[in-house]
Amino acid sequence: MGYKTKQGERIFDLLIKNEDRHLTAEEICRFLKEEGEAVGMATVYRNLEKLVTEGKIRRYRLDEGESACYQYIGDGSCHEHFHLKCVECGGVIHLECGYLDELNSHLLNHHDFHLDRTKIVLYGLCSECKKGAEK
Amino acid sequence: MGYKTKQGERIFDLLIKNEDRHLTAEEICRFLKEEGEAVGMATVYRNLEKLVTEGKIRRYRLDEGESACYQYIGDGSCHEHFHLKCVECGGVIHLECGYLDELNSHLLNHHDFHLDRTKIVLYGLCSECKKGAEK
DNA sequence: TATGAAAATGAAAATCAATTTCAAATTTAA
DNA sequence: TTAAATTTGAAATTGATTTTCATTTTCATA
Repeated sequence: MGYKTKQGERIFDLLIKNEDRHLTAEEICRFLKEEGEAVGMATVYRNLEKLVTEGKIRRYRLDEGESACYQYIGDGSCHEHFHLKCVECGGVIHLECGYLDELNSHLLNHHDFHLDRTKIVLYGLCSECKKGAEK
Repeated sequence: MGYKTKQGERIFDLLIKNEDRHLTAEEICRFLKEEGEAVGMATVYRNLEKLVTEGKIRRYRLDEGESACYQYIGDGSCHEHFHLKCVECGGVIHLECGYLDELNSHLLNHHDFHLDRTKIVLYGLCSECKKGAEK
């Protein structure tokens, strides 16, 4: 790896183009093929790994057994982004919420832990499913 | 499944006995075999699944690609338990911290989301690795 | 204290995401 | 150029988990 390759650029471009979504490796592979720019699975995974390491994209897993998701981070400053996943309906809520700062401060001040804000996934019940559960 | 079975009880007992640790399915299988009470892998997984569903144990995955961990929850009241995983050294900090209440309140009041406190894993850098990274 | 239906077991096979292998293709540097 | 280094991708491999299915166990009731 190292500099830039045709395949690496296609993958990164696709992620930028889909900044507002998260894609799995399989989707990336499929989308590129549909665009007539097929890139092999192994190469997709290798490049995603590299982009994650470089901090250009985030990777997170929304649930056990599901494939990892990848998303472009952008300039970062405006992406206080984390995920709430409903264990009932499977829905994912994408949150941009300043409360992350408080959580971050608490962990830093009380537990000397430097939170990586890019891969937070919290599980629970969304309001709909909570209502349903109460019958 | 349904009531209680020899195998199911052995698995649950082992988890209770190891309340202060987290075990993988493979470890559970191995430990039971060492005790001369071998239980098949498939049965271990099936019973773990059942116990998780019943809310008697928690399951969480501490890192991509690693096996899931299982731990007895106990009476729950004293287990405000969550995990900080250092992405650098791989260390896991088990926290019993009342701050969880605040996080919970925030999510409830501002995002109408009912947090499941049993499977929180946050990623970041422990103080040691942070120091190291600053060189 | 049978008997049979329903549930549970476990070895082996299947699944599925992700990684590795390796020969071929491409890129880089001298 | 030309050789060395890097990257690619099809195919094989890995490793956790799930499924299959023939067999065993449990349990209600005859």
